[in-house]
Amino acid sequence: MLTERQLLILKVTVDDYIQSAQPVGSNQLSKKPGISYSSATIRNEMAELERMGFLEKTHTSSGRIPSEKGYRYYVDHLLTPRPLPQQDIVQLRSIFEEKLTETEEIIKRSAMILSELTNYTSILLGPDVRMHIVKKLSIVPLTENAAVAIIVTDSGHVENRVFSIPPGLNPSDIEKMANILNERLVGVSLNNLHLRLEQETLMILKQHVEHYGELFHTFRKAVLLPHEDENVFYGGKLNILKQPDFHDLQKIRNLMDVMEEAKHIPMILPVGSQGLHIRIGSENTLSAMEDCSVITVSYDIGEEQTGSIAIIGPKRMDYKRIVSILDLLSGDLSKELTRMFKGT
Amino acid sequence: MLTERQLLILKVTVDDYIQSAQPVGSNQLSKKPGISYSSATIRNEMAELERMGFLEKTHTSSGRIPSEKGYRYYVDHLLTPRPLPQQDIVQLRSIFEEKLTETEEIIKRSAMILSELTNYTSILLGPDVRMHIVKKLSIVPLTENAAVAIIVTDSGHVENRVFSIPPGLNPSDIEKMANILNERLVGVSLNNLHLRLEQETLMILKQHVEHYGELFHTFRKAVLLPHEDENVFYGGKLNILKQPDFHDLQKIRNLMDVMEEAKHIPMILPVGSQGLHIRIGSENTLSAMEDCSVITVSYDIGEEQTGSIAIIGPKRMDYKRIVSILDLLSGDLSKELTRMFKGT
DNA sequence: TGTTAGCACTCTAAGTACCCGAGTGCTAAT
DNA sequence: ATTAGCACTCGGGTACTTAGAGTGCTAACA
Repeated sequence: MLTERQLLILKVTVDDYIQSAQPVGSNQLSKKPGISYSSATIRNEMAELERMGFLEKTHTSSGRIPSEKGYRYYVDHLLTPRPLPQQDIVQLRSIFEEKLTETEEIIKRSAMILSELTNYTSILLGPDVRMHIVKKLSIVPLTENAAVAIIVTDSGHVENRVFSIPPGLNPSDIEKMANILNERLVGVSLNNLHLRLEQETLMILKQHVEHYGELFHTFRKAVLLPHEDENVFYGGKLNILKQPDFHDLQKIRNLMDVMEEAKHIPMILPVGSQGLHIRIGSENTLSAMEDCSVITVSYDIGEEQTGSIAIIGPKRMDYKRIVSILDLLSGDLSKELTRMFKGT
Repeated sequence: MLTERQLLILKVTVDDYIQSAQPVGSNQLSKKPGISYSSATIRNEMAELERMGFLEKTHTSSGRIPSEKGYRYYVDHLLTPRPLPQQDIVQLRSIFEEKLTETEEIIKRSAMILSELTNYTSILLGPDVRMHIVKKLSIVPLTENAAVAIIVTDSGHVENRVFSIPPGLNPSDIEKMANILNERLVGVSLNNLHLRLEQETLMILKQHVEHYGELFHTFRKAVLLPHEDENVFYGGKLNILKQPDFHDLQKIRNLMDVMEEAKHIPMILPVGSQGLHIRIGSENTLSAMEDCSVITVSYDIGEEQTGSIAIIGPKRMDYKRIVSILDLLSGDLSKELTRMFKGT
């Protein structure tokens, strides 16, 4: 159990280190406003805090820096979110100023503003496209042997894919197929599309369309594989280079690599979870991120769909500020996107 | 005028420096196969080459490195492109192995392979969308007051934009509008779209559609502003971090910043020009790139459309290799994309 | 008994001195 | 014209010193 004084010292130490990036010494601390103990007392307490694992030294006679456990305790118990300065609020709200008509545009813009505001890297995940519902489906022939399939969803998202047409196919067959697909697939979520395709739709096609076999096959292939990375938006990818915490080029490379690699995204942004989460250093599953902290938060669109936001910075991240910013933004985004989506 | 021996020494010096990234000394050079002069002779020649501005020293008693003028001369007169190793050819050709159906996919893949092959950063510009010709145009209503406009071009490219509908509009009006737009705009290039829209199409709309005013306005706005950065593809953005030439974090940041900023793209990739170009160091207009060399090449799709490829590396770039690679790729890309586009 | 002043000790960072080796320019011999 | 030889230069590594900030511990103090 920590005493009041220890709590105070831990908090001030972490705050100071977050701000200065320099190990904090007892002398330095004792001079801070709000601290009325001598450096000797603080030395004793810091030694104790180190014994308990909350602080660390970079070398035997250096000042202290927070350990991961220290950050964790700070984040869990000592974080008093202060209200955001008006200027930050204005900047955040500017996302919605120019009336953007597309979810994607708004998310892109959010990523940008977030990175500007925080000086860290932001990753935003749009709502899961697979939950979207087919509004319209069309097939536009391009040449003798290629056509483009277009799927419009209720959110205004448009998926399109070029696929090849078996040679010598009757153009009217394509039209017939498009009609049947529309009849059968409008109202279905992208998620369930392939199921529906294979079940009822195939049967009906068989009855009405010649050469349905090959046509169906290439179409199905085209529609099924999703553009998976299309839904991830970055802001301030280069902000890592601004952080004094990162100087090792090798590590920076690894980190940036990991962040861009689509396959790692689920590790960074836990897709299912609600609310705000903080992962500190080695709490991150990816070893390239062991020197980073990640704050994630989810937002809602309508009742069912959710997206998520992540801010990636050094462990010595300004947790207070970022939490406030993300709280505000996730609320605003939810409100705005839901409104847009519902079409009011 | 340079003597034979000076040419030889310049060439070997540049080659060696490109390979080793270390200043080249006279002793070192004299031991190279193909060099039969003593180090003293070479010293004299190098001093002469320095006086003429082809070589530089990093400090008074160091070996020589090529100056920009040196690289320029090397590139203009001493570049003997050697045939690519079989392995590289195989890797390049692998771009077309899996039958991708979309131009965009092929270009993306090219960017990736290029960066892997060269260890530099690649930027590929797709064919100018504005030259594409409208194949089909549709409007899909989403809610009471929003619809998505979709334009399919002859190349299979799909542009889509959500736009708002004035409240209380008759849905049949939208359909009418879509029909009229289709009648009038199919066959027009995206380039000329706004002209056509404003000239004839507006008149006809006026005659047939109620509330054409607001509807037309928002639609026009939506269709006109292009997604400009949509057509640029990167490979190996992080490869800069691999180059020993770049260690200054500040410079790296500047450079990466410039490369990603869409507005700088025209400065890097000269859109109009045909064939292969090399820009060395300060020959680049952007000051952030004064330590880089850029090799660009254009490729063709059909008879009219062109795209371009850029490889960005240190001035100490492996010009020989890159030129060979780009020569091969631009040819292949032209062939393949033209084939696809013509639909054979 | 909790707090603090004092002190010896430790370690980093910065500065200085030093040498080694690779390289140069120049001169004189071939 | 070429080259061997030599004095000189300079960067980079190693070793040593010093200043300053910080620590732990002990003993005095309220």
